[in-house]
Amino acid sequence: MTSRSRKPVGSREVRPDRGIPEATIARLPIYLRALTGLADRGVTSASSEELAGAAGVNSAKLRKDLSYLGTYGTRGVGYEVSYLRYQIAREIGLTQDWNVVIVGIGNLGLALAKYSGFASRGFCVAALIDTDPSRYGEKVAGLEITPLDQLDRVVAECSISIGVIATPANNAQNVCDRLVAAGVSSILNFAPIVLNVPEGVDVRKVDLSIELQILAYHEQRKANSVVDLEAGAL
Amino acid sequence: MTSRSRKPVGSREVRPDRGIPEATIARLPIYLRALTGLADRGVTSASSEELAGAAGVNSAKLRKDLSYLGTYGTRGVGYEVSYLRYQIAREIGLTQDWNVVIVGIGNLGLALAKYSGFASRGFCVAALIDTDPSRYGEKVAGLEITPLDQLDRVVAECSISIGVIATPANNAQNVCDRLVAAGVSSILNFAPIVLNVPEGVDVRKVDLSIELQILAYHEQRKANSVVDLEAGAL
DNA sequence: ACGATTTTGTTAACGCGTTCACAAACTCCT
DNA sequence: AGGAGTTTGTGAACGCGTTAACAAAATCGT
Ligand SMILES: NC(=O)c1ccc[n+]([C@@H]2O[C@H](COP(=O)([O-])OP(=O)(O)OC[C@H]3O[C@@H](n4cnc5c(N)ncnc54)[C@H](O)[C@@H]3O)[C@@H](O)[C@H]2O)c1
Ligand SMILES: NC(=O)c1ccc[n+]([C@@H]2O[C@H](COP(=O)([O-])OP(=O)(O)OC[C@H]3O[C@@H](n4cnc5c(N)ncnc54)[C@H](O)[C@@H]3O)[C@@H](O)[C@H]2O)c1
Repeated sequence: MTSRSRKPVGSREVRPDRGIPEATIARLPIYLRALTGLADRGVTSASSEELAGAAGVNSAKLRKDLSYLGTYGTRGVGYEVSYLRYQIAREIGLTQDWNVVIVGIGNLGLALAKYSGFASRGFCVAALIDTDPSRYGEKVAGLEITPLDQLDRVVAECSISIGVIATPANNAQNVCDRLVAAGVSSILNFAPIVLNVPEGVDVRKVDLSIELQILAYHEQRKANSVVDLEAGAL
Repeated sequence: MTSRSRKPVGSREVRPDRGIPEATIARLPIYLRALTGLADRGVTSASSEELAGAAGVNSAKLRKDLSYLGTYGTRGVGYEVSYLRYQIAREIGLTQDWNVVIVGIGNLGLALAKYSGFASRGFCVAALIDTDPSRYGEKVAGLEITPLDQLDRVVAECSISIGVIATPANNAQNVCDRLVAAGVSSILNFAPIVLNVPEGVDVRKVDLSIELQILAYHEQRKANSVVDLEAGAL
């Protein structure tokens, strides 16, 4: 598998790294998970077809995606699970752990804080922030809830680069501004608003109402097409 | 072959409704939210530029998106907020309320069950399902937690067409199968696995670890480019 | 040693989504 | 009424992502 055609690692040549499409990036974590699943079941090698099946995509897309990273497979054989897994993890940046701060420890923030699944995927919840004085000092999953005005200190001390916003929508922009001011440059936003951030800061939003509304649209169409069929049958 | 050739039209393709691109569908809820925000602030009319600003997209895209629904604006004037809002809501299927069942009332399921924001966006959490006998009958937000084996009855009685899966990953496919068997045809999945569903069933997944990993990738690239710059400056 | 078989890596075609740019349609002012 | 100004709706160009298809490279059997 590790034939002689390695990579010109270290050399500052035409960076193969430069142009990984965003759509591919978004699928790499899925491949990573599929590979982890295979590894857990003792599988050591897999073809693009098998991997694609486990990831829920077609094999042409999977191969194309992997080709942006390098040539980590062996023709006629497939991919070595653990090797490919490492390469993808490295590409995503999961050879290090990332520290995360959660701001807003209400219903949702609490669930996130208690969730054990982040740690195994390279993320460490390092701080919990709220503005409700009655909650200061309360311990959740071994971490104390800390006042918002200590955000700067906490972000610096824990080397936090990722922030999660789980406050009500009306505070979210303010919280976002403070996160950015504290040095956070990646934000995962659960509040249902459009955040404004300066250049260089990445925002991803998770909006559950939107997901439900998209489902509702298709649900309605399904219902209508049934009506159409019945009407057409008359 | 693009030129004037409209569509393969085929049988009876008169419906303007038929061909709304998926990407547009995914943005309609954002426009809806922006319109609601404007309406709340007493704004009765808005240009595509204003609306686009509130929605975080550019105005050309917004106009194109709206053009798939119909011609609801007035040239030289803009869009009437309440009228457009109604038209979008109708298109998405929000003139009716949709009943939702949440399966798996743990950390996350609990947060979802308690969330008050769904009701105002056309969704009614109508049932809570778990398999932990010690939780049966427990009330959350006015609803009793119900055993999984009553899923069929509950789905039928409450006319539920949307299911939310918030169980551990190892049970999620089983839960999914049971939801489908019970008649649910739209599923929002929080478990980190790829669900297999029959034709006609829509699945959307919300995967927080993936979101964080995408952020981590960009974070790493930002860090690397700083290193590159410093190295280049020598 | 070599042809048959498998499966990757990649090129080229295709399709979808975004953006540009402008005629058409409206309001307002004189 | 008519001209100036505004803003929509949309055709066309463009770019990105997906898919199909196949040559290249590996293994296997004889
Ligand atoms: N709970 C859900 O399932 C759910 C679903 C979809 C979206 N959301 C969104 O997620 C966000 C949180 O929802 P929730 O149900 O957890 O709300 P919540 O009201 O239960 O919790 C909000 C928490 O944020 C804290 N807070 C308020 N202002 C703050 C500030 N400026 N800085 C730090 N903390 C602050 C509050 O003290 C509270 O603890 C909301 O924007 C909501 O719309 C939640
Ligand atoms: N909590 C989070 O913030 C978070 C974040 C990302 C992903 N997730 C995913 O969401 C899912 C739920 O996470 P959680 O933290 O709430 O887990 P949890 O363990 O707190 O809750 C799971 C609940 O599901 C119930 N359950 C188990 N099997 C069931 C079945 N067959 N039918 C019905 N109910 C069943 C359990 O009794 C429990 O109440 C998991 O798949 C997790 O990976 C959670």
